[in-house]
Amino acid sequence: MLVIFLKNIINNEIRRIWPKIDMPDFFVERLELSGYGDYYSNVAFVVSKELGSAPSVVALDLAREVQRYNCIEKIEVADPGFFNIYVDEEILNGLIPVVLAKNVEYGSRAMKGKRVLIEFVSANPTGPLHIGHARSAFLGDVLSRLLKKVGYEVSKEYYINDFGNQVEILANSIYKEYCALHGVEFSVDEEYSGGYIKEIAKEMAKKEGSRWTSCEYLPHFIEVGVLKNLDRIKKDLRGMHIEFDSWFSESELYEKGIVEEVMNIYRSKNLLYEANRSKEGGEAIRRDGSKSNEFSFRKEGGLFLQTSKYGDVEDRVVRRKNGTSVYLLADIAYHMEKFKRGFDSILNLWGADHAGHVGRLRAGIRALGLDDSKLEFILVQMVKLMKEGKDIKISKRAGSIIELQELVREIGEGASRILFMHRSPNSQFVFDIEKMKEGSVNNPVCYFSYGLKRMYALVEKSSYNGFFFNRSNYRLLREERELLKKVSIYHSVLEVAANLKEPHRILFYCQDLISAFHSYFSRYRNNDKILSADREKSKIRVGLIISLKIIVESSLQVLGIRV
RNA sequence: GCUCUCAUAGCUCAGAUGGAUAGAGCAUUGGUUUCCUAAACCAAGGGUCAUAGGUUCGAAUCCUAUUGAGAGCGCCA
Repeated sequence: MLVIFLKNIINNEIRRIWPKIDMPDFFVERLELSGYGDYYSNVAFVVSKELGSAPSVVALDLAREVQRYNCIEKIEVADPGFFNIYVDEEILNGLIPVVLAKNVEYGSRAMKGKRVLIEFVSANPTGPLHIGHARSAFLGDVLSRLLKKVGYEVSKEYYINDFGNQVEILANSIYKEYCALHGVEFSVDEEYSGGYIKEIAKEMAKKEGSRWTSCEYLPHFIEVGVLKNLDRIKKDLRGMHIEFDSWFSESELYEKGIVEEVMNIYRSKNLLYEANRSKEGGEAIRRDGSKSNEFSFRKEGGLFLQTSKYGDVEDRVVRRKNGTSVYLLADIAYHMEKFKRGFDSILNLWGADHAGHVGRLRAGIRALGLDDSKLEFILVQMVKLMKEGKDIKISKRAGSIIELQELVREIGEGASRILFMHRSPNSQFVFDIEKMKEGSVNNPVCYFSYGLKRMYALVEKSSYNGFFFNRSNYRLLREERELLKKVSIYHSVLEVAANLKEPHRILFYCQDLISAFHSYFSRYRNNDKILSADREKSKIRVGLIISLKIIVESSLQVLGIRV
């Protein structure tokens, strides 16, 4: 807020002094205790490029004018053109009543009238959520909260892959166990193993007897298997306070004819051709272990879409020779459906292992004549699991998964959120299970809640009556100035985090704020008490502490952390 | 072979838009509590920002090359 205010002042003066230049894109940011002032701007560097004169000259010219504002104590210009702003104390004090008035709504922006669809998790309904899904789950949830906070209308969606090979493997895996329970042998090529498969089989055997051992079982087992896993996923998510607005089923895309609609559009645009191999693909060099080599026997030719015309590296098959559709086609249909619903922005949180899929989906969307700039992908890097220094592989087939719910139960939801929100989405993540357990002893949530507890204690002890006035002769302490400066950048922190889709910035900010408070508290608790008989002093200080409390609570709300 | 992501303290990680002395937590060492209670604070040590060039007033950040790590290069979803 204050930062924006300062920016506006500088903007005004630039327009007055150099009316002819284009409004430059500069920033104002808070400075740590450094002897260089309260805020710093790069404005002189940017403007000097525009004017062709030296930054220090520009800075001095600008400083002379900006200095005249009451809220500016002084401007210092340092070589080669740093523009250092010292603000008047009144302006910092003035933040307190604003924060108090807005309470936890502080930092929220008015609705922008923009609708965002965010799709995340979307784990296949072939097993429970595991640690590999955690990052996408928490990131998506927090991002939704953040986008809402800064004024977007947000819809959260989960895409259910309830069609095709994977769910057939699921059904067969359950069926195998089901048959075994009735003493019938049934063998499968690929299967999922794990307790949950046996449980579903057991339940079906109990409820439905042996009637499926000798008839067409597949559709029924797919249906039940998907349903059971989905129930479980929904329950786990709810347990972590992650709620979705909609659940979109892949098989409905077929049932409702949306896939066919896409095919018709392509057909009418003459973008399809029958072939054994992609025209552009040629003989791509693949590494030996490439799955493309491994599965080359499955390439039998079919109907290709000319995605290479729309930015993809090669054309892609969309319908196999046997007439069945490929996953990509359904995904294009799904995204066309998203576009139809009229969102201004369509966000997809995908695992980095789907990175290769982005280009062809984009191409497919462009081929439909849709504006793919509305489509944004956030690729979440994989989590590398370690235990006692050794790698662990997550595999549903081998049944070696660590359930997400297990983690949350073990260390708590708040700590889990912090764990996954404590790094930027595109950093690789080494997750050591032993260390995680150590971490639970030293739980960062405690740091937050203890900070809040101290704030509450102070407020309760004071005779704060909900009434605040900022006229006062009290001079802020250095620490109090710094705290208020931190308060002043809350809006920018939210804005940057939202723009870059990097909510971890809020966590770091919040942690920094609390740490500064703890430091302040410890320093003055014994001598020169924070609360004293000096009513004016106490009043300002209580106001400051309530402001901090509000910002911490607001940040935690965005992060979905309950303390 | 090609594409994407990444490499910062002993460990786990922050450092958007190039800015002043590169930060935090954990770990290590030492210190601090007559309740606004220490789940905290203070202090110290710890760095060739992977390497080598380049761009410029100025680079952890941008460009090029090299090395190393992860992911992808399926008519699986």
